[in-house]
Amino acid sequence: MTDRETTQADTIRLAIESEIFSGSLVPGTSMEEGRLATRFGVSRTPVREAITQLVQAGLISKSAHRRAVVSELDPGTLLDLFEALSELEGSAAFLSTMRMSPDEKQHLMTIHESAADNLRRQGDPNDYAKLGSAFHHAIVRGCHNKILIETTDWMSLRVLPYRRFQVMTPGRLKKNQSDHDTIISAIVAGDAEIARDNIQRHTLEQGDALMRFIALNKTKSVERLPRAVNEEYSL
Amino acid sequence: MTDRETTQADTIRLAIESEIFSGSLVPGTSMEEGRLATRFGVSRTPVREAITQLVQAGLISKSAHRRAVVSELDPGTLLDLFEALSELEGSAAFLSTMRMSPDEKQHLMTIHESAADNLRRQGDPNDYAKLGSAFHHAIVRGCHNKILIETTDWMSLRVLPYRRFQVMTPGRLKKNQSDHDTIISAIVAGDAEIARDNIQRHTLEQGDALMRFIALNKTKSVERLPRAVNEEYSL
DNA sequence: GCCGAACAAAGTGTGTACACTTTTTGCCCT
DNA sequence: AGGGCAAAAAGTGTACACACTTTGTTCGGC
Repeated sequence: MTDRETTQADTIRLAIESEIFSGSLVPGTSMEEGRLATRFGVSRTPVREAITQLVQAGLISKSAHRRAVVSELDPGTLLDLFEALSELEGSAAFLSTMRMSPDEKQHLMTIHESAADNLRRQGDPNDYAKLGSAFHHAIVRGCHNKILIETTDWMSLRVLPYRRFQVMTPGRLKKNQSDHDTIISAIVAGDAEIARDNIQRHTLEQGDALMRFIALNKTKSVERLPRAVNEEYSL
Repeated sequence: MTDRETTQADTIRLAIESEIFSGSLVPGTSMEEGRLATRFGVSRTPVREAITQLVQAGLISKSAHRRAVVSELDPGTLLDLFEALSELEGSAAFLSTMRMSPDEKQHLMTIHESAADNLRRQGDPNDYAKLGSAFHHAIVRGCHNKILIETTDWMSLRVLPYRRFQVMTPGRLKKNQSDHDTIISAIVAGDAEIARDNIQRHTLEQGDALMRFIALNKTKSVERLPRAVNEEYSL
């Protein structure tokens, strides 16, 4: 049953990744190799390897002889990240408008309509969020450029740990849906420039909203939280 | 003399990196941990760590239980890379047009004029290439977006091992310079859209030319290719 | 009581050993 | 000869040991 293709380091990397995305590992948390090792029931070697990989992926940072720390993005960098992401998604949308196959366009529309439906019957906001991210992803994939897709995914990944702060007010949901409406019409109409501009602005606004929300809550809770909670990652 | 900040893994990573960029390590070469270890006079542990890092950087590829291989970009991926890079540089130029300080613009112009001068007096093509890359870099840095800069640099890096094939004919040099002319005028004039479109097309064309050249020479033995204008790219 | 220096504890970086996987070698069979 | 097939060799993944660095603690001076 041992998978010869999947090394333990991979398993552990995935596990840590998922803990970061799920929010159990809050940015700023420091991790110690030994504990992770015993927790996962392996030696420190594969743990170290997993950490190295995650460092390069940007999800955790580390310097020589210091503990690894779940990457913490200061507001400036977070803004840069969203700006870059919005540009990339813009480029992807531009290319996608001209390159998506009818099937891909159909798929995109299906996603969009499921989202609209979810909104109409006030379905699960989590489902809506999932559809939203599928929408973006479908557009990006449509550009048929591996590098662009990879890079966009990578940036989305780095933002992901912060997405969980996102508030989903009915107003925001509606705005989101109408944004998507505009984008998809542009793609269907074959107007690449419009598609680019709209998804670009849309993503940038999303980031803006998220940052504003984080900034608001920062002063209230997170910063004043007892340091013990954030500082050590104990089992 | 031992540097407490620089770990052996780092040293080795840098060494391998530089060998890849300098061309001593041709894409496709497979590397074996043990040999590298004895060559660098260390154990396999730091070598493995260096390799892991380079894998994440995209310069080396590796799968479980198989030897590490210097990444080889198939033509499709190389094209994707240039397309993505051109989009990113376009975005950067767009932002730079609005964000560069007078000092930065001045610096950019200085570079551009040095290049023009080099061209007029038929100076060293290596110097010209260096100025060209400085030109691009100055524009990208001008966007003041850390992530965008990092990502662009990363992509340029991945293309670097292939730049050594670039031929610098007088005609190409002249075209290059006039492209840069157009770009810089747009930036100075504050026309962000024009700046974006022009640098985007410019970089894409560069990539195209490079790929055409590689395709032509593919039939011949790759290792036998002239060690062209590439010293400047060593790190 | 507070600060800083010496010491102790904990943690990271690297060498080495060994199990398991892949690759190569060499043999047999046709 | 040439194409499998098995055993040997080579190579990778992981555990573990130990040196050196960082972090935490204690204790004496002010």
